[in-house]
Amino acid sequence: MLQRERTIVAGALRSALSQAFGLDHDPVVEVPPQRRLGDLASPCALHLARELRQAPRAIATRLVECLELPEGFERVTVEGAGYVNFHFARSRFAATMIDAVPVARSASVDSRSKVIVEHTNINPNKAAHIGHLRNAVLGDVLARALRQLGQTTEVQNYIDDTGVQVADVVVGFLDLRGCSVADIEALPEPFDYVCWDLYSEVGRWYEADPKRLELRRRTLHALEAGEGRRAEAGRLLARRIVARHLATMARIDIDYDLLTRESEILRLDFFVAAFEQLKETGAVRFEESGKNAGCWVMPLADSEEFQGLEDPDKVIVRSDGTVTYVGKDIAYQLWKFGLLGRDFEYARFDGGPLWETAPSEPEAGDAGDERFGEGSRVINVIDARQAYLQRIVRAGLEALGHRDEARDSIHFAYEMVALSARTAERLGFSGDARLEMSGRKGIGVKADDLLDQLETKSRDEILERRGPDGTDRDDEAASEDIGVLARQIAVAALRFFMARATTTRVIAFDIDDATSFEGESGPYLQYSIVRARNIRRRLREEGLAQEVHRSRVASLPDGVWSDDLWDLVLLASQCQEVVERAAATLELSLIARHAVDLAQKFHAIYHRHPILHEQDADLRDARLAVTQVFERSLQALAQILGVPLPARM
RNA sequence: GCGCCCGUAGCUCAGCUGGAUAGAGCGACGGCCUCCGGAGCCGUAGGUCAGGGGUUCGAAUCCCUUCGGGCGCACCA
Repeated sequence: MLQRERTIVAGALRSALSQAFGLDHDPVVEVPPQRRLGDLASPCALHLARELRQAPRAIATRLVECLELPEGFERVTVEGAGYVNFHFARSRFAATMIDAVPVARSASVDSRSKVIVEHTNINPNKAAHIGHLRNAVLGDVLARALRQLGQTTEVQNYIDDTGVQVADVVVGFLDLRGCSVADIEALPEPFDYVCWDLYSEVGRWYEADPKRLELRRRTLHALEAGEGRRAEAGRLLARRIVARHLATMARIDIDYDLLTRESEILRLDFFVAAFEQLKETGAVRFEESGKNAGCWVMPLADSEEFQGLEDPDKVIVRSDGTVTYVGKDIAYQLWKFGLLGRDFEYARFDGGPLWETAPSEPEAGDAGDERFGEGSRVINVIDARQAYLQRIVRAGLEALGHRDEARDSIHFAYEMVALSARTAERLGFSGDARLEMSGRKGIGVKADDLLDQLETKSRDEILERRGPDGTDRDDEAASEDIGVLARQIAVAALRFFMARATTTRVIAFDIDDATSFEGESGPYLQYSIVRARNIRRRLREEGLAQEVHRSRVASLPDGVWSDDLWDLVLLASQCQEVVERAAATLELSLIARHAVDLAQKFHAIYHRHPILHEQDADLRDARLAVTQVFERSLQALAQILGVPLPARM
């Protein structure tokens, strides 16, 4: 909403600048820190003071004289050091907010293009931990934001089912424990927890006798070839673990459009196609000698961003003929853009709505009209430690002459999640400093454990508020399923915790902090909405109108909008630009922060300005209007954040 | 050695393309439920924005530098 007004103000200022000083200047328009100062402001007089050799306030005053007050504004003032501040005609602007869609299709979105978001990508060999949750929440919130902005978006979850990590657990089952494939199949849930322990056990087993690493190598080959008992065990393992990961993510309302499997990339020779292209364009060369003798390498020395590397060449094909991860990833990235000239075959995963890449089977059903890949922009949500590899993938596209696609290959990098000293110590790990999680060492907090803990705590809090028998003040609330509500609160707490952190910062995961339901938290957002809804319910019960109409708001005297009420209206009008900026800069914490700002303002207003007991009809309707605007705005942001909003708490 | 990220209140962190008095949450202390639900609100205390230079009318923000901390720089993913 506010973007339009910003443009209008900028236009008015520009023509005033032209008229008063004969300048062609593009003025900055911002929101002043306090509402009494105004609603939109420009520091352009400060910027131009040097050029015009005049005092900023004098410039500002002159500007205001020449300024034609734009429609919808009540006055313009000069404030502070020389700011030109615009004040809305409040009732009029508030009325436009009543029916406004808080976050609508963005003008900058091309409806024909598709963005591919890849996230989660957990190695299918053990349970998901909280680090994976950060990845999945960021990816999911990004996808939701893009879709809210009208962008066609496809979410892919890459399954590395032929890598070392899977191989290690296969070795654990077959060699360390002497299991058969049938034994693995018969293991009870939680299968991913079993593998969690086994994986770290295998690590120690290798260390005890390094000759055992030969088993890993042999298993890796079997996985890549897709044949034999080891491959069969690997397929079963990956399939069971993926099912568990999907179940974990479903608990926090995260889903996908497509699972892409590395085994299919190998089976369909995607790399062979990519390799042909790389050789043709000279992007890779064969090393006859040196430390990389016998390998195909991609030279990076010419590229600006790879200066200063010890070894300016990246191995793509090893001397034994196998392909490195980067090689496979370049092929996969080409496919995402529709540049490979090959496609997967598709089937439903476990007969559900989710698609996976798979050998087509007669009964499995093919994708029909479903078309995957062929994105115009690809956003890979991968932690910051892999920045180097992501840059090489991009350089690969560049070397193949796909400049646009290289530019549109975006690495959404975020920092890792470590354990806080306090939490690490409580879990029995040595914790003198922040502790990095490690699947190999078995250090970490499992995602499902954290979710269980959050749900238990939610349930306790609900029961505490409702009394020991779980009944509320009335029958409707008593019949509510406390389990459902507890889950909603847990989801809100977790998702908000992950979404509010700036991506460039390492999260020091603290269990107390993460399970807090007070202050800046998901439940705090939920509670604010519950309060807004309660007001309207109470109005209904009292036989009063629970909504105020736009035309009524427009006719209110401007004096009813005290600065604190007005602040919330103005904040609500910024939802669209906040979400657009978040999506453009991949700084999704902006959305979470904005949601908290809104909720904080509303909670404060709630205590200061009663609605039900207000006798003055104008005041009551203004407050009701603010409540409506708040509700709509926070609902829109909560939808993007994936924070569910319960009817009661 | 080269590159990226971080250093703001006791703790965890915001601070938008340089701008108005550096803000939240947690913790501490003190208040507020005969009044729309206290998962809330109001107030108090707490800051050499790591240090030092520079650019500017103006720097937490931009540049240089020093010091701390984290992460990368594989024929592993």
